[in-house]
Amino acid sequence: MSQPASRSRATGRITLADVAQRAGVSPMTVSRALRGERAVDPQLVERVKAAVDALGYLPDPAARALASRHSSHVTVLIPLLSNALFVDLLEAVQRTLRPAGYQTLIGITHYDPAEEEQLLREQLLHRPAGLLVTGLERSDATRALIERSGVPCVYLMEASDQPGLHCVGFSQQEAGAAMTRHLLARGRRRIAFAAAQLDPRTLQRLAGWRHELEVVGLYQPALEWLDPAPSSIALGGAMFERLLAHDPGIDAVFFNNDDLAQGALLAALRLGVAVPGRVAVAGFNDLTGSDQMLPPLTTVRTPRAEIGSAAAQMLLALMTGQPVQPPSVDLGYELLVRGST
Amino acid sequence: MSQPASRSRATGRITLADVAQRAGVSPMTVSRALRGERAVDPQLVERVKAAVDALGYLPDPAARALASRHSSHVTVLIPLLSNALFVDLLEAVQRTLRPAGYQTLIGITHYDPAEEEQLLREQLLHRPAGLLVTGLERSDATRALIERSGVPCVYLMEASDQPGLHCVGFSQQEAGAAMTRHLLARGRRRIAFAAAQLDPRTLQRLAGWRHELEVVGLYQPALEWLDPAPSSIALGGAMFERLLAHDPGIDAVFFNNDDLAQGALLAALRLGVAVPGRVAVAGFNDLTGSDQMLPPLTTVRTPRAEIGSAAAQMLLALMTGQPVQPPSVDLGYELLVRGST
DNA sequence: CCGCCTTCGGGTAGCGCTATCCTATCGGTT
DNA sequence: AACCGATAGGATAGCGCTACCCGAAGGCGG
Repeated sequence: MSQPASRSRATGRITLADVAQRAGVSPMTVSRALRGERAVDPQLVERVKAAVDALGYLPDPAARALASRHSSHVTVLIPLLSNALFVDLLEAVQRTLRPAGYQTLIGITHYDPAEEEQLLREQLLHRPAGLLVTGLERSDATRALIERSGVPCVYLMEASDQPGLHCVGFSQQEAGAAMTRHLLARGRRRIAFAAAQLDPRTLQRLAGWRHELEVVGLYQPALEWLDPAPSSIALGGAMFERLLAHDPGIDAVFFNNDDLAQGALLAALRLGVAVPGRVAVAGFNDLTGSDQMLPPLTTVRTPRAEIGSAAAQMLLALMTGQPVQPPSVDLGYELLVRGST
Repeated sequence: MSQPASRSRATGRITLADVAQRAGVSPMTVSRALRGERAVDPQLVERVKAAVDALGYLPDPAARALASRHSSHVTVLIPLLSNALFVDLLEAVQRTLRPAGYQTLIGITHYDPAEEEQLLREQLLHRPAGLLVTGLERSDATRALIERSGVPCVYLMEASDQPGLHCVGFSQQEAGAAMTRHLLARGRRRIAFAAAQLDPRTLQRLAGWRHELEVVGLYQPALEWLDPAPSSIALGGAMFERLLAHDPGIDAVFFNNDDLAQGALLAALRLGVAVPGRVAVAGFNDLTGSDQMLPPLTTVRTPRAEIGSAAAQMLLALMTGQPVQPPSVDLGYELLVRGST
C-alpha cells in the first residue's frame, strides 16, 4: 500500500522505468512484455505484470503515439448524429473497439464533402490507428488523403467488390428495389418515392425504386419527390400533404427514411387520409417508434448494429496486421411488412 | 509547388525545425510565435507564419501532448446518444470547441457510475485539456479523479451554486414543478408522474412534481409510475395503458421525457382514449416530432444547444486561464403549451 | 553614466515511450 | 570442436515538441 520509493521526478506519473526497476529488468523488456511484441521469457513477463499491478502503472498514450507513430485512436466519420441509424452504428463500433484498447473519435460531416475532408485532415494529424468512414462516395482529395496516409480504413453502409477496398454494409439499391416490389405486389400502381437529404445512399435507393417501376412500365419522373432539406418528422408530414394534393392518383409512398414516413402517418391521421386504404406508406431503416405508429409502419430493417461491429472487427484485424478474409461484407436487410401497406 | 529541400529525415513530416530553418530563427521562437506564448517580435511572427504556409507545416499533437502535458482533447461524458437531448448538446459543444482547435472525445456512460469512472480513468490518461460531464451526481471515486486530475471541468444540465463548481444548466426540479402547476391550472386533480431510466435529473423533476402536488394536497404515492428501463416510445405506450387500467381516475400524466409521452399519445389513439378530453398528457424536452403529434404535445423546451455552447465557452475560458465570470449559469426552460393539455 | 530591471531570442534538456542495432547465450550442425 | 543461426535482453538514440534557464539588448531612475 505504501508508495514506491522511486518514482519519476516531480510528475508523480509512474513510468516504464519505474516498472522496470521494480521488476529488475530493462525498460525495453517491460515495453515488450506489455505489448507482446517479440518473445519475452514467460518468467520475466510474470515479474513485469506483477510490478505493473503493484505500481498501478498505466502507459502514456501520447508518448506511445510519438515513439511508435501510431495512436490508439480510431476516427469514425459519420454524416449526422440526429439520425438514430448512425447512433446505433456508433454504439456498436465503440462496444467492439473499446475493449480492444482503442478510443473512438467521432467526426460529424453533415453530409458535406468539404467538411469531411477538413475533419479527415485534422484527424490524420493525430495519427489514428484506423479509420471508419461512411459510404464510398467522397471528394478526390479525401480519397487521396486516406490512401496516402496508409491508415487502415473500412467503409460503412454500402457493399462493393472494388478491389483493395474494405467495406461492410448492404446493397442500398437492392433494398430500395425490394420495398418497391413489395408495394407492387400489394397491387399499388402509382408509387411515389419521397426523400430528403439526398445523400448517395438515398440516391441508390431511389435507383432501386426507379428500376423496379421501369421494369413494369410504371415509372414517371413526377413520382419522384426529392427535397434536399434534412430529414425530419415535420418534413415528412409536409411532403405527404403536398404530394397528395398535387397528385391525388398516388396510391403508395415510399419514404426514404422512417422519420419522414412517421411524419406522413401522423399527417394522414390529421388529414383523415386512410392508410393503407387510400394510400400505402412505407419507410426505411426501422427507427424507434415505427412499430408504434398508427398503423404500424412497413419498413426495411437495416443491420446497422451488425455493420458497426463487423466493421470494427475488420478494422481491428487490419490494424493488428491479421488477415482479413472477405474484404467486403454484405449483411443484407430485412423487409418488415406491417400495417401501413 | 516544389517540395522543400530540407525535410526531417525519412518520415516526410515537416517539423518545427524545418519551419525554423526556413524562417531563419530557432525552433523555440517558432513554437512561441505559433502559440502566442510570450511576446515575439511581430516581424519574426510574420516570417514564421510565411514559412509555415510555404511548407504546409502542421504541429504534431502527440509531441505537443508529451512535451506540454496537455492534449488538445476535450472529453465529454454523456449518458446516451439515443436520447436526442444529448445529441443536440454534443452538436453545440463541438461547434464551439472545434474552431478553437480542440477535439471532442465522447464517452458514453449508459447512466452507469462504474462505467463513468472507467471511462474517465481511460480518458485522463490522454491528458485531456478539459472535461465536460453530465450532471452533478457521481461516485466519490469519480469525483476524486476529476479533482485530483486538475483538469478544468464544467458540469452540464443542472444548475448549482456550490462553490468551486462550474456548471451550465437549469433547475430540473423547478421545470418539473412548472409543468405540474400548468396541469393544476388546467383543472387536473389526479396527475400521475411517469418516468423511465430514473437518472438523477428525472428524480429532480419528480421532486418538483411531488412538491407541487403536496402543496395543494393532491399527492399520493400511487401516482408515481417509475420504471428503471430505458426510455422509449414503446415503453411510454405500455406505461400509459397500464396506468389508466390500474387507476382510471387519473386525469393527467406528466411523462418525464417526450419519447414516453409520444408513445402515450399513439397508444391513446389506438385505444380511443380522448386526449386531452379524458386525460391530459405532458412531456419533457421537446424532442423532434412532439409538435407533430395528434394532438401536439405539451412539453418543456430545454435549452440543450444553449447549454452546450455556453458550457463549451466556459470551458474554453477555464482552459486558457481566462477569468470565468459566473461559475454557474442557469439557462432556464420554456413551457410549451400545446394541444395535449 | 552606472546599476538594475525588463524584454525577448536561443540553447539545453527532457516529456515517456519504442525502433533499431548490438551482444550474449544456446542448441544443433558437419 | 569450431561454426552458425536463432533467440532474447539491453543500450542507444531518437519521435517532435515545450519548460526552463540563460544572457544580450534596451530603457530608465538616481
